[in-house]
Amino acid sequence: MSGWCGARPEASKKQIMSKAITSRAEDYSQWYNDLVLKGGLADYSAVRGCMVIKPYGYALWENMRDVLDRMFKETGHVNAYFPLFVPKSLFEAEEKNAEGFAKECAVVTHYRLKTDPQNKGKLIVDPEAKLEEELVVRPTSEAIIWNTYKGWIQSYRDLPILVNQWANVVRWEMRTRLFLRTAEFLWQEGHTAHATRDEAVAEARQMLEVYADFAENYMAVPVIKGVKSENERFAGADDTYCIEALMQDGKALQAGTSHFLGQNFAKAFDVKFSDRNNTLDYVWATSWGVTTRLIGALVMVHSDDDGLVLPPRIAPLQVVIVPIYKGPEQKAVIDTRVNELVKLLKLAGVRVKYDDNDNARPGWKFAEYELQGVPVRIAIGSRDLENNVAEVARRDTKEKKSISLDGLDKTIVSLLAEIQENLLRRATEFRDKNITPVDTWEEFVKVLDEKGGFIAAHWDGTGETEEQIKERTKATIRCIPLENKMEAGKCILTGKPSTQRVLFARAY
RNA sequence: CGGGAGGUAGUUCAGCCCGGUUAGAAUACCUGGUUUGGGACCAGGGGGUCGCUGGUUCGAAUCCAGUCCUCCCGACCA
Repeated sequence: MSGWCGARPEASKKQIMSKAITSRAEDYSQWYNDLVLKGGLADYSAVRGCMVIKPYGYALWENMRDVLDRMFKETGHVNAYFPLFVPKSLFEAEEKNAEGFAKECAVVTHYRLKTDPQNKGKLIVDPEAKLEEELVVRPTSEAIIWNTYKGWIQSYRDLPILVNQWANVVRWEMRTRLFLRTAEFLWQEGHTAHATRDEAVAEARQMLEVYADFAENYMAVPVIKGVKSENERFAGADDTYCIEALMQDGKALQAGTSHFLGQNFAKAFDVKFSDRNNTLDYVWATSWGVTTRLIGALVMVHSDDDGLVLPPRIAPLQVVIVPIYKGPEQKAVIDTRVNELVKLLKLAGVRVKYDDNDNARPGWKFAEYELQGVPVRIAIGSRDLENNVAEVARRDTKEKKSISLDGLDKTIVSLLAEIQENLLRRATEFRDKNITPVDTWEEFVKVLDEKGGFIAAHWDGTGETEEQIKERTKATIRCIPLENKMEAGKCILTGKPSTQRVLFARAY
């Protein structure tokens, strides 16, 4: 158990959290980077735009992955794995999809290196080893998967296919940002095939619900479910559903997407099936995914200037116990008492660590675990034992209380639940305070610049207007909320009639 | 690809404008001791091709040219 938390003994607190949360972009970036780097989640990689996920960060991802994986299986999906390399001819089959991703593809052109005759000890790409057909490193897997599905589907009896894969993908973005936009990232991508349009739409909507459920009930990140405007739609989709979250600096973040792909990929890869009446039709498709970006969202929604704040349900470590003692005799007494507590907590399914490392002093440990966002800290000293209590500190409010050792395991379990709830409540209040309805262009610009957050405004429904608003203000339509209230209004830019408000924001 | 900032000890940085002892600080690391309820203290110690290449100079971390890399902002995007 020791070591996996990625403690960094070299970092002093001042060195770490020099910047406070602020809406000023550069400071907020610094704050975010500090949290991710010093909180022990990730490092910058030697490879441009890629990240190294440290053990602590990976444990967090694993927890998120486990929960999601269970949810996918509960909704009837199975896992599979498809190749990393996509032959260019397959990749280009679905035109819109190919076009959309073309600008950011890493491409394998050769299969061999050789020693450089001009430069001893160095290697060059062997020009003799050029591939006949280039291989695209998958930016997403629709192409290779639909090429495979073609061989799997003949009859309605073969449908639906409900497959998910956990994988890495590569998108050569111009500008990268740890977790939020890295050249390589980890994700899951679900790819389903259906006999009817309705069934596929229902699948896409269902998975959106799964994502929203996960975001809110596990990550404690409130999200708005919606559908993307045509401009923001996934390349190759007929409809893109999304969940949108709000960060503490007032910028929005797309936290997950679920696409109704219509018959676009089936047509591109010629995937037809015979229905009950023996008529041939193209298969209906969906795809849906969430990525390691969720970790970035988690950081930016909950954390504070003392470090990460992780919701208990996915925190790699939920409880840390720090002994306070003078000499081995006191330590031995504390050990006995703590070991009982640890056993009970583990029985209750709590991820707990007893940090009795004698090399670090209590104060150092307190600060370190706060930096890592561990939801609950228990300190037990001889003084406490005399009174049959322990000092329990919660990360979300920084509140400290002496609590009886009798039944402490049960107290902790309910405290964890309370912290989980509190984080969601806090984030939801913040989010709701930052959804501002506006009716005029002047107001729109003002709110965007001074307050940020989501702006609920009328829009005439055209791509041109959306484009213009984006050019002038950098704000995009994050989504048209599902179950939106219909109301007549006028587009904030053009004054043309509109039937509902949509959510604008500046976004990551 | 455009704009900005930067690359000096494991880390964060000072020194550079105005060239000149053995290149500094904090922190981290090692040894010994005292400590342990919020990032301990004392004493001692180790650690650097100052991003790289070239130039100017008696002398370059410092000036000049080139080059590579990183971060931030913008365009692109999950």
